[in-house]
Amino acid sequence: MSTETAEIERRVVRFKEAVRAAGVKLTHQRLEIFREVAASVSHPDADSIFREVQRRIPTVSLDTVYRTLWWLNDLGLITTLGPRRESVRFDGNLEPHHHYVCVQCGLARDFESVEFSALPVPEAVKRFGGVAGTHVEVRGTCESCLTQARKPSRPNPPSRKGGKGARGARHE
Amino acid sequence: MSTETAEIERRVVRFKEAVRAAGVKLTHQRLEIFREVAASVSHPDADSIFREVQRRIPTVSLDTVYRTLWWLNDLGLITTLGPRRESVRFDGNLEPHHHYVCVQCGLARDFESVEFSALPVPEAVKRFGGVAGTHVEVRGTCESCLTQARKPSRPNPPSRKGGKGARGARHE
DNA sequence: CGACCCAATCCGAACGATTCCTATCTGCGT
DNA sequence: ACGCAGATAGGAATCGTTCGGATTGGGTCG
Repeated sequence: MSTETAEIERRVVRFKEAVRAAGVKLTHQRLEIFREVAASVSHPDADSIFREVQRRIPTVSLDTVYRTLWWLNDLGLITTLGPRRESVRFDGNLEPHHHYVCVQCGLARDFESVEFSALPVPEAVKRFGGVAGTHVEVRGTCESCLTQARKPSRPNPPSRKGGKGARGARHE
Repeated sequence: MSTETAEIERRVVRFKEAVRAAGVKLTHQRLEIFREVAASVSHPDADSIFREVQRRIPTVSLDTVYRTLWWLNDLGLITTLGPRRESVRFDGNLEPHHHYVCVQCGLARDFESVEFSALPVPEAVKRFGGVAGTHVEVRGTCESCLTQARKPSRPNPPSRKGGKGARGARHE
């Protein structure tokens, strides 16, 4: 299943403009990778995109797909479903509740809200299948990260993985 | 930061009852692992739990932590933050929208809802930090999986990883 | 109370997803 | 057309997670 052609082209145009505006190179692989995401309605993972793009550019590397996807994400041209992957996290709170998640460091906190929990699911959604529950995720930047961002030089280590030193504060 | 002692004990009691009711073994490591999750408010990952439990049971293996966490999850005594992890998935739709996600196969679909998008964030949440946006995830079992579950013998392959054969339908 | 059985544990190896390293290539400004 | 900063390919390395096999220990029955 895919997005309508007109919408795809609209997205591609916006993409080209953004690339030009950002003053970065427009390569064949970047365009094809973007087109693949823009055309899909299924929220594919990197490997699915890789295999599709590979049909048109047999030599693309999986690494390029990953690099390009995150690059597109940073440019604000696509987003991810859920946060940047880290490890699975567990929750001992069985009461109905929702989450606040810091997009910088990954901190997560519960909160309750009768309004949120009582949300009526739109009719259109029921056509997709059965509904078991609704979960609201509020995204933002936590106090700690905001403070960090203000005072020293750099914004804050995005709690990703790699960095050799800077083992600092994992999401507490 | 941790949950109040009274609440923790309440959870531990419920845990022990559930274990007895399920007729499975109650081991030292299972209790400690559960206690760790129940006591934490930070939604820790498996490794954090492992390191904490290790301070009390030096020989626990990471494997046991994982096995026990999923077991607790299956028993309904804890939950996970977000769905069972697979790979990161990308989204080319930049309009404000929400998601329907099938808990069986991982299928994901967009939907729009002015009500959902206009949700006022509770005051209490703002104390955690800045708010960038609100995203609603409706979970359920999609039509396809419901159909599968009805007709043949088995329910449906949970699209996890392992299985050698059954390469069947990835989330389309 | 002790033996037994099967499930649970341990631990190292295997795996899948993602990222890193680096030699090579290419878009694009001049 | 030329050159170079930045991009790519591809294989090796990493990280989180799971598997396989041997061992241990709950819980039950005698």
